[in-house]
Amino acid sequence: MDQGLDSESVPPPGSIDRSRVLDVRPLRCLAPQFPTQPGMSSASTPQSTPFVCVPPTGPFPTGVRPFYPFMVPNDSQQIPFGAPNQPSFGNDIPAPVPLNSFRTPTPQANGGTGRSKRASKGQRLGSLGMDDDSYSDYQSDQYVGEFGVNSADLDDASYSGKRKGRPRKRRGDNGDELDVESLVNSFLTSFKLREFNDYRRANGDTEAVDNIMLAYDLFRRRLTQLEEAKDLTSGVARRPDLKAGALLMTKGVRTNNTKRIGHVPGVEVGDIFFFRMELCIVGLHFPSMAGIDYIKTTMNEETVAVSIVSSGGYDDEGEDGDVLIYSGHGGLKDGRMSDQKLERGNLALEKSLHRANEVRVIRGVPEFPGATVKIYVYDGLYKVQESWGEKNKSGCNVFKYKLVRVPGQPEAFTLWKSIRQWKDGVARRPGVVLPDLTSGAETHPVYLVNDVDDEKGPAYFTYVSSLMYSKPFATPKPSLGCQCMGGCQPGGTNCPCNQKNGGYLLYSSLGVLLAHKSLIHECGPTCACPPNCRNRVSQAGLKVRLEVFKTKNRGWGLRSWDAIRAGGFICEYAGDVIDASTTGDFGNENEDNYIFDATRSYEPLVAIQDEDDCNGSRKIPFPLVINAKNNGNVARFMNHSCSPNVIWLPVLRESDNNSYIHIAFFAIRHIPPMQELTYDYGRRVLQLTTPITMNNKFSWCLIPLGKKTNMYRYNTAAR
DNA sequence: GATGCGTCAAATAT
DNA sequence: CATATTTGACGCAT
Repeated sequence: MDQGLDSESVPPPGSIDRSRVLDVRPLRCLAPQFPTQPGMSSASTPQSTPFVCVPPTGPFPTGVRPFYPFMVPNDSQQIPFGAPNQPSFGNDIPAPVPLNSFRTPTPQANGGTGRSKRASKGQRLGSLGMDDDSYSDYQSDQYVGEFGVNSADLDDASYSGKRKGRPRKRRGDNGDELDVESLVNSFLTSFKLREFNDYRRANGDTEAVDNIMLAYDLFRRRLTQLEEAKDLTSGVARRPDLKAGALLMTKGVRTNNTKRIGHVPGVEVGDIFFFRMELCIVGLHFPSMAGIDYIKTTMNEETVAVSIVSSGGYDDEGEDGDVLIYSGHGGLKDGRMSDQKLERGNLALEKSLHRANEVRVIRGVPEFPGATVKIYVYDGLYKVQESWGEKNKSGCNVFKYKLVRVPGQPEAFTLWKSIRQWKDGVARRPGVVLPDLTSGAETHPVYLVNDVDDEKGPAYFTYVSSLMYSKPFATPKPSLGCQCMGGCQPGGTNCPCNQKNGGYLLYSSLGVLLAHKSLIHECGPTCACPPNCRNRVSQAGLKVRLEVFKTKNRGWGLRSWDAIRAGGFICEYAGDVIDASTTGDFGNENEDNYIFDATRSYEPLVAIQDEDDCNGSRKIPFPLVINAKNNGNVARFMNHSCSPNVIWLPVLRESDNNSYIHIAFFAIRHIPPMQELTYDYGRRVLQLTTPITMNNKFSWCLIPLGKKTNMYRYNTAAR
């Protein structure tokens, strides 16, 4: 397991600075292991792409594209989004233009802007009677910029021109507006979102979609946090979801902003969304409220539907998961029913029936039974097969459309239905080896599942739900706990725990991490607050139903039956705390497989830069090493990924003169059910930018040091 | 025809 | 639970 990577996978000699190459050990095969969703094709997984290891701050060998997913590089080296090293875009990226010049499409001959027209799987045109060229022209040319300016030079007024004529109603203070305005500006700057160029705004890819989603979510959570703190008493129902979306849209932070028929690049079947605004900013479904989105065909001014959201507002239904009976919209006014009219979306769906074009379907499902919160699941492409009119209960005409799912797409909504049945006990989860791996140690049972081979389970270990300390961890700055008898509150500025977290409560009411810090201070034994305090998220046990499952090619892995919101807490890393100073190299490799070493170089994901975070103290060494070989929890099964959906953060729990440090895992994006949970084991490697997939899905990559991986070797089951 | 402005419908999240 | 909320289409005026 220790033969060098150098001989076979390193790019041409001389192209990298060997002195900067870190210790890289190969995985079983040199290709990274990417998690694949069940049923998803893994065809885009790179097979044998060479890797080179580079420090995060460079220098970067030729052909290597550095990319900071919302992370500010340590040095001052500026790497604008899409500028120097982007092979697929070249150097002729059109300059951005203000949003209001996007209003009306101006189809015209392509003047040879030199942009590559990448074929998109979303452009299914035949059924519309347009040929590819005319459609491409329509798509690209309406965004040809008139100004040769960089977006960074545009002041905000240029982007918010639309607002000038009709200033938004806002009750109360103007200071509020200014705060948010400067907040969004600093946010955009530190996240380099001002460089989000026009091409990417019009044509998304996985990276763009991921980034936009992350930006939206972090910004929304930050707004939530600030509003909560500011406005503790009034409790006025604000809408941070709408506000965050509106602000980002105004600033041009969006992608796929051209409506299209078919798939939207960068959005996969099965992807989940928690807010309608999210559908909007990634280009999946534009209207912020309406359920039917449609476009006008250039040929003859007809409209066709491009996407629908089925939210259950009307009584939509379907015979099975691949059929949807969708009600037309309208006919509802001030609580009064009237006949629906064949106009707008209804008309568009009717036309889509005749033209048989693909319609994206987004299913709104309640987060749990009876929940008011809906999760929007992208269920892929459907075609309208039938339409008819019906009288509803009030005796008014309602349009009905029968949509049938285009075959051959990955499972999405049907998977939700299956999971629902497993939970309800209506159906049995196939392949269950053990109904509860934890023997009751957690709040929810954790299934052990193998539907791949005969292996009966991982090597024996004792399930523990937290850390086993032999001695407390001494902090340099001992501090006292809080006195928040009723639990820490968002606006509690006197709360010492809040103060340590930068003045805010770090968790939302749902237990979602609101900002990313290098270190989370949670309440601990010496705090007066109750165990259900909002600032004790990592102590409250599992929030989601997890299962440990046998992967196809890397041992056991971890995934969730529940959807997990970005920022949601998953679990901590439990095990025996071992003394890093005495163990040296942590014993043999067998042990290493379950070692979590927090002392390794670690670059946290930094959201909005707080004062305490930008003073260069981001790299805090954490002298914590955990061995989960003998004692451990679900976290020991989490595999590494180069495009992880989970990160770990150190959590300090206050106690008298000592503090206990724990490792907590949080989702960094919305994670659909049954998608493997993975995090970055902590070694930074940049992948050479050989274009592998059309949407350049894996443009950077991290692979582990070789320690603490549970992916490659398994003893036969001892039970 | 192109542009600008006001009105309207849609359904949600708190 | 009531309701403030946003986007884009549409219609009309210039």
